[in-house]
Amino acid sequence: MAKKFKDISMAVIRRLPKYHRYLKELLDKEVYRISSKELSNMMGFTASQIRQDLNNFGGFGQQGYGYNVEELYGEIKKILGLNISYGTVIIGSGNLGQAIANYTNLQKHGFNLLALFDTNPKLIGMRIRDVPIYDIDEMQEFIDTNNINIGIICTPKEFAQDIANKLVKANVSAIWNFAPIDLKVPENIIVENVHLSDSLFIISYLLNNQEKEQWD
Amino acid sequence: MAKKFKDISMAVIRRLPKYHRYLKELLDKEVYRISSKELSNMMGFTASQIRQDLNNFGGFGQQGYGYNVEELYGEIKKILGLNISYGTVIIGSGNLGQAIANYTNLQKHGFNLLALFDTNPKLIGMRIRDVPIYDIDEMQEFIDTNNINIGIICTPKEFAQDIANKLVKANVSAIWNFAPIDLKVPENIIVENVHLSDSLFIISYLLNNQEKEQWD
DNA sequence: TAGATTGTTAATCGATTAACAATC
DNA sequence: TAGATTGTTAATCGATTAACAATC
Repeated sequence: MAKKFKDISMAVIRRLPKYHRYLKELLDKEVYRISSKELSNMMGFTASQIRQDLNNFGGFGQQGYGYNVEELYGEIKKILGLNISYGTVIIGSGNLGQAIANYTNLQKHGFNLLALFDTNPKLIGMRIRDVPIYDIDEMQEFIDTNNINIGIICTPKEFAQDIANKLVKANVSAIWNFAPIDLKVPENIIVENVHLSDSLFIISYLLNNQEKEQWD
Repeated sequence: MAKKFKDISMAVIRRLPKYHRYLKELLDKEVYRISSKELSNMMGFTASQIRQDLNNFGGFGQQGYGYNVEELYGEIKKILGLNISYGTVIIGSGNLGQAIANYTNLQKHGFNLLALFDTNPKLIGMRIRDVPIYDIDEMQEFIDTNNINIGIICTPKEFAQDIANKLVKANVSAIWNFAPIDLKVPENIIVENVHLSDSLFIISYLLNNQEKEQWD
């Protein structure tokens, strides 16, 4: 059972993966000690914000010294739940589904991809990095019997809500949604959207309206 | 020359694509009139926020009536710069690059994909939906001579900063970055990141720490 | 010990929500 | 005209930044 941190704002939570990335980088460079000021210079957050953020989860630093990079990295990993393994499936095995299946770091970070699904007979039976593509009709039983926590939706948007309903019925806890719609699911289900066209449209906006805008 | 809206906060800008999506949907359903209250119910923003957001760009509504869906949709399109065409290239033609190249809606929204690039001789010479993959050594000249506005980086992270430097030198205005690093570019260059693993880690966090968290 | 830097409280800033007068 | 709903100002809420006492 992981410790539960309540009342942490999403603003803070969304910064955590960035801390994770930069601490990893420091560790790779064999930097073992860092102050909030130095991190601030690297990451572009204020030192104050960094100390506030980290103190939501515990006092990982030491006055007069700073933070031990190795320890802090380990803590962030734990906070992010990256020390745990998650059964994962991808629904929709077209270009995007395959691209994500091929993304090696999935496995490395504990996202254990066990199957892909599709309706296309040409794809069913194939394997992507040794992970099989099954007929989508087998999805619900597969999820039931294989302890799947996360469903990744890579289907065209027309099918996304239907797939989401089936994932919920099959007792998945979280959905990583790449379809350009907002899924309707019970509120205990975690949905994280990657709305690619939304992101692209921001570029388009800034290209036209930028006059020294700042963006994150 | 598009009108420049200054001092619009990124919080507002990032909501614009969602308005665009919902208005399109209404139009498809042949709904021609909508109030901020009804939009609020659909989209999950408060009616007050919707009116505030829209009034940053002009008074598109009418007291006692609401908003004309068709007109508002058109305005949002213009604000987002979706009535304009952008020369676009993809760097890195692996699974992800190909997935994005195959994403039909790119063209539909004015993102005119003219070339992909790669270092892999097996890929160079291929075509994805009729768009050729060239040797990456030809990138800078191609961008120079073809009026390219946007570079999409789909390379492994080791090469991303180098590619970004070259894109900047070749006078691209914006970078859509899928590599899991924060690019260092001059401040007049627009960078929009899609950090997939950051997004996935949020799921992992919520799976472990969720006790009725709210997320967007 | 003196210097450095955290943890934490207080102040500020910005974004969201509420309220209501204007007006279609 | 009466009813509805916007545009906009004011109030509230939350997140970021500043400041500093605690302490390594």
